[in-house]
Amino acid sequence: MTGKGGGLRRELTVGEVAERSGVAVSTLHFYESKGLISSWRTDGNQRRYGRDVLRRVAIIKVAQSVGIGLAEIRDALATLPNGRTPNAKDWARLSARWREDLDLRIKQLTKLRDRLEGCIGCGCLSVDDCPLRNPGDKAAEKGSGAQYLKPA
Amino acid sequence: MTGKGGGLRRELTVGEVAERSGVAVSTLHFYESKGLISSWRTDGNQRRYGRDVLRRVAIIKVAQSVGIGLAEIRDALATLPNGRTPNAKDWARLSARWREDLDLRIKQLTKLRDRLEGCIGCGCLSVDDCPLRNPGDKAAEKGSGAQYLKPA
DNA sequence: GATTGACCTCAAGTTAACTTGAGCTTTTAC
DNA sequence: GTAAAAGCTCAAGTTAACTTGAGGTCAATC
Repeated sequence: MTGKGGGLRRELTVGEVAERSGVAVSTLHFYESKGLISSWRTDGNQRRYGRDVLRRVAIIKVAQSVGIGLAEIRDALATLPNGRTPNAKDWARLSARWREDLDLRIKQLTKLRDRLEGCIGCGCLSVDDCPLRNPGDKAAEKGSGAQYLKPA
Repeated sequence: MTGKGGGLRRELTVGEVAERSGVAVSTLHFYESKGLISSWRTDGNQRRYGRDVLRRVAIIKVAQSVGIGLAEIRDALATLPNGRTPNAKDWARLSARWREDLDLRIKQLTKLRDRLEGCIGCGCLSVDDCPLRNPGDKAAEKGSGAQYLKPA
């Protein structure tokens, strides 16, 4: 192998990871500081990553796009075998964990869409009938903060 | 009418709006500073709100829960007739505007859920087959940032 | 062997969406 | 008529998720 630019290497520099994963170098530093990814150092104190970091970053991005926060992602990734390449069962566990969130969110959004249709959409002004309008008004008597949807 | 605590009044103080809408007083100040709601002042410089503010706040909350930012909400609310109580057509326009967003987001999340099943879930490691894994790795040759989903 | 590009660290800045606090005025209640 | 509750303004703080910048090191290249 002629050093760099050749075939597959198992080690990646931070720049390479950045390019291949599509996130900025500073973001990788940041993720590392938050414990979402890890690396080892060369003699010259530069970071080196294993190939699985690409997978991790991809998963971070996917999870984020679903609305999952970095802290939760970190906790989930932390359940993966430390230092070793995760197997199918490991990934399945992750997937299951988030799938529930995802299903729930989809359900909520769908419900919301229907309410949007029926409430904002119809322009109904009845205080007692409109589920969108009601919670805020009922609070006047009940004296508790309105609950709109309260994301689980 | 014995002043406060009686039947329906059309004017609401900031505290009343806060209680009935379930948001903090400071939040109402904040929304006003951002142009999402408006009020007039008494001689003593205190805010007074029309009843429709409850509706507005409810809508703000609903829109937020869908992931719409305050700036976009402000713009949408700004299309409502200024100062006058909006009619059914006005609300319908709002609803239509956000319904698209909502449909899109639901679609994306659903797609994502399926991918999650098929990719993270199966634990597949094939660089070429896995849509979750691939974009990041392909970038090595293509030299462009990876596109995961690129929310429209 | 020196220049240039990739890295490193650490602090500070950024945006969104609010909250908290200080210091002061107005209303409401006894 | 006075004291407590509710308001007001304005500045600064908070969290998430990063980015930017300063100042200095490492490494690949001509």
